[in-house]
Amino acid sequence: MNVLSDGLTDSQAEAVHFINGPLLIVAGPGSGKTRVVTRRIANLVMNANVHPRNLLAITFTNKAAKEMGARVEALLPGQRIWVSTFHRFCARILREYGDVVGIKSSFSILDTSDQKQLLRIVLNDLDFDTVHFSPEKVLWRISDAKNDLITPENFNERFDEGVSNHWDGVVRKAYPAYQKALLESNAVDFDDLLMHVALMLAEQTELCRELAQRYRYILVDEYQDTNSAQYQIVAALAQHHQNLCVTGDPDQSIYGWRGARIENILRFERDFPTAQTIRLEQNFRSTGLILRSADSLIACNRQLKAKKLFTAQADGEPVRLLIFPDSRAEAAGIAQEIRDLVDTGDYQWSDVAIFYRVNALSRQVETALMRHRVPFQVASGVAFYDRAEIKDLLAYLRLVENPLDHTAFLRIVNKPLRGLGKTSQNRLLRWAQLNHLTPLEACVRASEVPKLSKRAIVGFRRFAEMINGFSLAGAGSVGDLLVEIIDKTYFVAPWQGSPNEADAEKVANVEELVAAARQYDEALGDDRSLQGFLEQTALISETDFLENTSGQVSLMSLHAAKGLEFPIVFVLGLEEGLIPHERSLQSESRRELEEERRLLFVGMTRAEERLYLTESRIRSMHGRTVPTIESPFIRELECERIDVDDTGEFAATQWQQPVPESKPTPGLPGIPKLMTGASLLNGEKESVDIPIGFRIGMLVRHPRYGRGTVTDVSGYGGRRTVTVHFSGDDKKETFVASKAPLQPLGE
DNA sequence: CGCAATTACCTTTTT
DNA sequence: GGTAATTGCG
Repeated sequence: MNVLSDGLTDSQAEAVHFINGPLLIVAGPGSGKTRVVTRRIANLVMNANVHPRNLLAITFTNKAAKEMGARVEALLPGQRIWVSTFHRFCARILREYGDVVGIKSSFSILDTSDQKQLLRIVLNDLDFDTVHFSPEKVLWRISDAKNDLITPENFNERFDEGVSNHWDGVVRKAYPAYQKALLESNAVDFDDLLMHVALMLAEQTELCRELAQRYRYILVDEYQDTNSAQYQIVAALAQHHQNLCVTGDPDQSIYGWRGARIENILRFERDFPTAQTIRLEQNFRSTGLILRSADSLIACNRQLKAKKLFTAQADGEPVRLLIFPDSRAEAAGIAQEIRDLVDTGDYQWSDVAIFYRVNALSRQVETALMRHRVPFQVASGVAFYDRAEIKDLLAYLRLVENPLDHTAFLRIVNKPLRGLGKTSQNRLLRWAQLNHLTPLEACVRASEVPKLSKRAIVGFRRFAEMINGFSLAGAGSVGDLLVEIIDKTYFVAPWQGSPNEADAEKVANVEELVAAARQYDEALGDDRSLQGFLEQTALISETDFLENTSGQVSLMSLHAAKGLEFPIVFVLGLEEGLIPHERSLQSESRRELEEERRLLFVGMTRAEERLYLTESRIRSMHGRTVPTIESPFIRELECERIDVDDTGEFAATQWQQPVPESKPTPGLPGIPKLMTGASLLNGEKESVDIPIGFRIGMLVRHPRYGRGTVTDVSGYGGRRTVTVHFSGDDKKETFVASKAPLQPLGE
């Protein structure tokens, strides 16, 4: 053996020295997976003579990619190993071979708000009212289809065969039109990056073979989170050489809502019959009690790939469940506890992390931390690249790079204000479409556009001249180009010297973007390109900004927490409706509830030494304060229950043993009992004027009559009545809201 | 015809 | 408590 095996367990060492053929590494939390993977890469290069350029390592997040890249480089100084995310990898392939599927290498990557904007136009063109069919929901369905590699044509076929539903009717028309609009703009959305590449590899066998030649050893991390498109990409490449190593943990699959297929990891051995499986079950991260508690929780899921977690570490501190009277006390209590822990001198700020299910929950904690003078960083909120002024500037760059980009054009043609309003824009674009011109070409010839005002003609012309005058070659670097754009458009002028704090922030953001561009210029040197910078900004996520060196407490969503570890972890809001999220309760399947359980499992197993779960007796959601119900997951784990009173003192503590295999949801299967109109009202004693959540058009469910739509609502409080039309047997029934077991289903 | 303030809407998780 | 479409005004 050699230095690569130092300090490894037998199974870890086995994985490190595995070379050819398919390999599945089932790695529990804290089992040293990254260490194994990086050493395996080093082993391939050092001992198996694999050239680094023949290696392809894929992770899910940029952060993971960066981390893995850095650790590989530490083992292989001077060697360049390309660790990339799926999306980045696909972007690169598309730049190179996109013409095969009709995409030019200068393509733009649209973010979610651009997608919405584009789809809104498409829906309007199709005469769908965007009130009833919101772009978000349509987009969500399109995204689902793309993740499953269902093309617009396939979608149509399915629609013809299957039972029709009015949403699919809309999507059936909108999807092809949206896709056409994307191609006309020479743009792709996030899902397209994957779908185009997957289809390309399936159709172009020669190209697939060529790429498989280049990427002779493939490694995919977090395999349990791959969706169908990602699966197809990997499978297509690996079929040629079978040198595929995947790592993952079915218990940490938390992206089902994004189309991830947990089955992909479960069926690996069937897909690759010669596959070897190595399990990493020893946990080196958490103390005994933390691991035991997390394990008893996850044991309540129906598991297919059983995995035993164990640790050699001492039991340590118990998992603590802190119960607060309200969410303010919860936030303050967390802040105080962090202060106390740090004051003992055993910990520093950066040892602490706070996780929550929804980003909206961070706000109260942030205020409490500020009040207690606890330094912190948040991996969420308004993402930097989501800010309007940043997007606008990036749209300028996009339009320079890709003149076909309609979305970018629309975004900036009148920003800063040039007196080019909607009507003028529509006239111009309509004419451009008729004459098969790009928006910019149409601007140049604005005088030919019918009915345009003199002012508009001049405005469009000036705009086109300005944009056409911009180029990376002319400016020299991305940073310089950005500065040129800012100067020529007087971009920050409206905010400069304003006493308004928000305005000052905008100016600061612009400066930060310039700094980011300069940094990019520096890093890439002569390899810098506009598309390179744009790609980086499009595919970056907020988690990537987390600094692990600085002395700050980290706040993030449970999803963002995956792959990280902290000595001290707080998970807040252990309440029904939050963890598990109410959305997972509404669906009848157990699948989503299990995913919620895995999410909590992921959060808990981030903790090394101390783990706190918190809940609040009351919480205000959507502007209304309601009593909470403890998360059903709580009784599935072992913890010390601590009631905290108003003064922040620990009032009562009691030890709690897990109740094995609790029912998925109390009451009727799949129906959260306390969500019925009756109990909503009854639970809320006295206050009769609380508007109950029934609205016309709302979908509801009645245990006897089934699903229906609310057609009428009248009366208030205890006398509020709801009329429901049941589609099943085409009947109308009127109920007293406070008595009927009606369950709202949404809309 | 274009702009700015007001209203109505929604609100999971992320590449 | 935030954003986007809609309305009213210049």
